[in-house]
Amino acid sequence: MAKRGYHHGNLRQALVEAALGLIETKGPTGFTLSEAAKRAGVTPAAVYRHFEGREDLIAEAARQGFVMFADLMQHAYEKYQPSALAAFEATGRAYLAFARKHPGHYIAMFESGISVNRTPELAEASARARGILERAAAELSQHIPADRRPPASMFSAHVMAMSHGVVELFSRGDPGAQSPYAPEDLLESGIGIYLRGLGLIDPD
Amino acid sequence: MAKRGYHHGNLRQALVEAALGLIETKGPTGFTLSEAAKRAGVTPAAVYRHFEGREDLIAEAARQGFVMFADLMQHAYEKYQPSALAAFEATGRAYLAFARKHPGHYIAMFESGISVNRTPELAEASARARGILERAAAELSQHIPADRRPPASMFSAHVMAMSHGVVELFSRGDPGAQSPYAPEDLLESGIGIYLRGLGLIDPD
DNA sequence: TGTACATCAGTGAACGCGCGTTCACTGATGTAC
DNA sequence: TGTACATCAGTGAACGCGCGTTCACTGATGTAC
Repeated sequence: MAKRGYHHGNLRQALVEAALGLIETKGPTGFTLSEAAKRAGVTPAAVYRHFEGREDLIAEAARQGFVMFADLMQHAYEKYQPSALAAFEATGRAYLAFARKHPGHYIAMFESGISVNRTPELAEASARARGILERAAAELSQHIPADRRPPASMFSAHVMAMSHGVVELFSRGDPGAQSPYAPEDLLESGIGIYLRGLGLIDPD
Repeated sequence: MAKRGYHHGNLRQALVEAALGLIETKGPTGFTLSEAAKRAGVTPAAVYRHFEGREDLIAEAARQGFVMFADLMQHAYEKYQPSALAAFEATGRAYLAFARKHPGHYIAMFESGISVNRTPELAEASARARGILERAAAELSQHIPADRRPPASMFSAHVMAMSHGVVELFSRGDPGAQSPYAPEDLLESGIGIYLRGLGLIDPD
């Protein structure tokens, strides 16, 4: 995988990683194709051998993010089966862990402004990630009496919203805008209260 | 307020409004000082009579946003007093209404990447907005038995997170990433379930 | 009311910059014989 | 094993562009007398 002289070896992936590094440190705006190329030790023009242009490069970074994201949530979900509740909570924790561990990917996915429908591959990866959360929610909602059970997609939308909100408002750089709580605690307690509201956790 | 020949009359505010329009239609990245100037019918250099530069202009747009935001929430809050519950819920609805009605301001406030501590005025406006939500939360939390009462700031952080998440994920352009629910319904039901989890609403 | 003058909000030209993208090219790689 | 050759990943120069910012200036406004 090392560069071997004139030909790079794996420039495509090197460019994606350079882009992720830039996005992570400088925000979605700070990323430029030219600087990503420079970081990969290559002329800007070389990028066009592997991507259609700047946007296409970001889209690939986002796609890889969604793939990892889905894998991570899936893994967390399976690990805590067959307890629907434990599996669901693990999936939620995996969400935040991903955002924390892979901020470049997370930003490319949710803050770069690229549409999830930009390419079929990106759309598919994103749909898969969403599907996993929705499945976990659907399974868990079986434990709610049918007459007061909200649709699983609404259920999972609530959880996604709170997770994303915690990431954006409390897990990001901007100091001073922070709360005194660790994002993990904030999310865990928030989801806990929410699940209690659904009657899925005892009011201890 | 109309432009009267050589001198503009109220260029400062015209620039803020031009900036907001640009941010709204083109996203935080799409905004440029030069185009805002052009929209206001003025040379880019004229901007420097009123702002230190590009960032300073965005900061002022954000500041005005926080002021409106705080006013709106305060008004909603007062209107539904003395019922702590109704006042709190109204405040939450005001959050979403603001994001919907003033997307340019919202983006300048939360997505433009400027730090809330960039200027004292901005920090103050932001703190005031946050304070109102926190006060509503504190008041409402009086109705929770002391031994299971979460800190009011955690409480309000949860609500802010869910509100912001709903705005970002479900109330924005990107079609295909949308859920089948109206953002308003999503937020209202989500907060409802959350409040039930706190024992503030009867499990009807 | 009329005039002289200070103020200062705007102009317009210029700057250096880095951007994304294109193009004809070059030279390393790997394959066919 | 050695040579001829096709492939194609990279180069490097060039482009036009719009950006944010600066500067000396100009001319409209409003005030003092």
